[in-house]
Amino acid sequence: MSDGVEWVIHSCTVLAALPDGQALPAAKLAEFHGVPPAYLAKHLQAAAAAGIVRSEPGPRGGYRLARPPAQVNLLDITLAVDGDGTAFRCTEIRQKGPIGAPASIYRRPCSIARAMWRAEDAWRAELAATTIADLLGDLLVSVPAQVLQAGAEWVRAVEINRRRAPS
Amino acid sequence: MSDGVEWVIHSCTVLAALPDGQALPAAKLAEFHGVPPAYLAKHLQAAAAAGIVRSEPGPRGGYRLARPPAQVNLLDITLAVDGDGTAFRCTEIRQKGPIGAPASIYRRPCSIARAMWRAEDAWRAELAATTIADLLGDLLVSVPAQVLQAGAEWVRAVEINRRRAPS
DNA sequence: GTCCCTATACTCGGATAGCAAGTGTCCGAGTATAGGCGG
DNA sequence: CCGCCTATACTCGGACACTTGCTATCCGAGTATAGGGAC
Repeated sequence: MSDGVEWVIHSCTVLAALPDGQALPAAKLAEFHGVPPAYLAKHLQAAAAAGIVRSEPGPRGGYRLARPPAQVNLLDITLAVDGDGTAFRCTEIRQKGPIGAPASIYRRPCSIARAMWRAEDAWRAELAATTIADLLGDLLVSVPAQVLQAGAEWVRAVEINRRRAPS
Repeated sequence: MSDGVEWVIHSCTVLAALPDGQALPAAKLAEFHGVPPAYLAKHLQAAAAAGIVRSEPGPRGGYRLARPPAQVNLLDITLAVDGDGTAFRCTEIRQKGPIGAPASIYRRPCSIARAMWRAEDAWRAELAATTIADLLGDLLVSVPAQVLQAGAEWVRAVEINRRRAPS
């Protein structure tokens, strides 16, 4: 699994905690998390293409959540960043080899593929059960108040600098 | 996920269907499935190291299941072939950046990692619920009798050739 | 004083190199067998 | 005829290239703003 998944989830959590109407550029999100700016931007583009975040160009622009935090779950983000293909790919080797039978013989996917996909469905269901709102709620009670306040202050400072004249 | 996972699962199913006491070389398993022999051998080695299959050298040697089919599940095979590491790797980015707090502040893994790992646990549980014996049972009712018989005949022919004098 | 225009700086978006892990392959070490030889 | 020995061929096991996809980066297109000038 790509590291970008973790970064985008963290970024979405930060975006959900922003004051209403505020956007945050990819560069600032990268600075906040201590990750490569250009690479995080690439993954945020994927999230934007999937309709998870909304991007706005120009000064005062940046990224913001496209939907309420309770409407964005971890499955959406994971599929957007890592691709929506299944991890297990059935290559239909039952059709190959000396006694391989043509596809017309079989009415259903082979038992192996069905079992693997069933496991992936369980994984997806568990991911879909957790939303950004849930994560934000957990953070508010598990992270020390001092750290939360420092984060809020940092966001405030970013916004103030953005409002300042470019001179 | 590596293609080798699919190959080894198929191979284990074939090994489970073998007459009692018979072993099958990696080259024959590869021929049966129409996959690269040397590469399948590499993955079978991993399965052998994990105690899923047992290898025997020399003529009349080959691979056989190390345990009864009901005692081998898909999770065992997947972890053996693809590695037992988690797909999601938490890089602890909450400790990085301008307001990153040291690890001593936090008493538990971050909510994001916990959610991702919970999903992986669900995936593992579902995989562990399916055994090679289950797959074999499914095959016996879903695969046409003619194909099953052709497969059994092919295995018989391999064994006969192995008993023949090397001349 | 008010409105408009222009220059600016900042933002995202896609196109471009670098690298690591998976993919695929090969040859050498070890062993049970088959045949030949001696008793 | 029986038992032992040797040569053989077959097996796995680990070490060696190659390719695809992920990692990381940069520069160009587009836009809201800020300031200056004209009315």
